[in-house]
Amino acid sequence: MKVDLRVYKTKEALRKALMILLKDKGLNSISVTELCRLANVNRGTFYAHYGQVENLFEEYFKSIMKDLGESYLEPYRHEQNLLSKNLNPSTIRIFHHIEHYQPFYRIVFSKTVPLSYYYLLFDHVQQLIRNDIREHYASGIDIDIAMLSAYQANAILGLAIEWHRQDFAQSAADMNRLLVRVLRV
Amino acid sequence: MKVDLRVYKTKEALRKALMILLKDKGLNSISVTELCRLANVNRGTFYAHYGQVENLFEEYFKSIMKDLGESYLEPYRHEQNLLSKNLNPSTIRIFHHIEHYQPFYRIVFSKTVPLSYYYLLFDHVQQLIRNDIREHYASGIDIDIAMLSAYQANAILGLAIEWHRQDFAQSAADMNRLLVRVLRV
DNA sequence: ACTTTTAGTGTACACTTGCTCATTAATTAT
DNA sequence: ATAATTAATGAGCAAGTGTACACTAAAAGT
Repeated sequence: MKVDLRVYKTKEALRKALMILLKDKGLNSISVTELCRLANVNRGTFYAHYGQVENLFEEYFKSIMKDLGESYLEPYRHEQNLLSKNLNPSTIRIFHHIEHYQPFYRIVFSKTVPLSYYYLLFDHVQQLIRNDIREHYASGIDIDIAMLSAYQANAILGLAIEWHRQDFAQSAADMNRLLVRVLRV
Repeated sequence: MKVDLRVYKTKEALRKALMILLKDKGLNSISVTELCRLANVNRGTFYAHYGQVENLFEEYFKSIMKDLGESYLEPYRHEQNLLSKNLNPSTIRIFHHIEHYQPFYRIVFSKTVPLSYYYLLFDHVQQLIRNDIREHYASGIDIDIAMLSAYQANAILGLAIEWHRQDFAQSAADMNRLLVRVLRV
C-alpha cells in the first residue's frame, strides 16, 4: 500500500512548520491555528491526521527513536556486556545519540512537555538493557528483569537529565567516561 | 502576615474541585471553566491565582514533596549510608511514601502530565542522595557529585516507574528488598 | 483517458481560553 | 463601628479549539 502523495505533502508541510516554530517557542504554546497557517494546511486537515500538536511531534519522535534502536543496538552485541565493571565506554552510544539530536532532546527534556516522551525514550533504553541482561546473565538470575532493567535504564537517563540541566556542557565522550566511573562507585 | 480568608476559601474550593475531577479524568483534560463551575469560583479569580490548572496541581504537589522531605530525610542520618552494599532496606522510605500517596503518584507518573512534576520529585530524591554522599564519602571523591546523585536518584525512580507500570502490584516493603538486591548485582 | 476513491478545503457553530476592567462585597486595621 | 483595603465578581472581547459537513480537487486504479 503506497502512501497517498497528498497525505505525504501535508505531513511534510506540518513537520517543517513545527520545526520552525519549535526554534523559538515551547511545544505547548504552539497553537494548531498558527501551525496550519505557516504550513498552508487547512485546520480541519490537521485534525484529521493528528488532533493535537503533541501527536505531530510524537511522529517525529518515533523516527528518532528508531535511529536509536537501529544504529545503536547492533554495536552492543559484539562488545562486553553493557553494565559490567569492565565496560568499554565506546560501546555505549546513547550519549552520542543524544548529542547528535541535541536540539530535539532539549525539547524532550524540557519541563513543559508531557511525560510520555520520556517514557518512549525510557522504553527504548530499557529494551536495550534488557537484551543485554538476557545475553550475558544467561537464563535465570534471581531478580525481576523488568525491575533490574528499569533501574539501570533510568540510571543512565538520570545522567542524561543532569547533562541537559548543565546545558550539555560535557561532550558525549565525557559522559561515557563518567558513566564508567559511576558504575565503579 | 495572615492569609486573607477569602483567598484561603477560594484556594480550598479549587483544590477540592480539582481532587474530585482528577478521580475520573486526566489533568490536561480538565478545563478552567469546568473547574471553576464546580468550585463556585469566578474564572477571573482562578486566573488571578494560578493561570493554568497545572499550577494549582503543582501547589498540592509541593505540599506532598514537603512530606517526603520532612518525614523521610531524618531517618537517613542515623543509618548506614543510603547506597552502600550493606544497606538496610527499612531506611529507604521513598517507596513507602509513594505507597502512602498512591492516588497522587498515579497522576504524577501518568503519561499526559508535564515532565515538570517528575523533575520536582527527581530533585527531592537527588537532594537526599546528595546529602547521603556528602556525609559518607566525606569531602572529595573523584566524581561529579551532581552526576553521581542524578544517576542514583533516577535509578531508584526507575524502579518507581516500573512499579507504577505494574500497577503497584508489589508492596513498598517488597520494593525495598528489591532495591537491595538490585544494588548487589 | 476516464472513473472511482479519498484527501483537502471552506465555512460554520458552540465552546474554551486568556485577559481586562469597572463594580461589588468580604476582610482587615483603626 | 467605621473606614480603608483588597479579593472576588460579572461582563465582555479577541483568539483558539474541536468538530461537522457539503464541496472541490488531487491521486490511484483500471
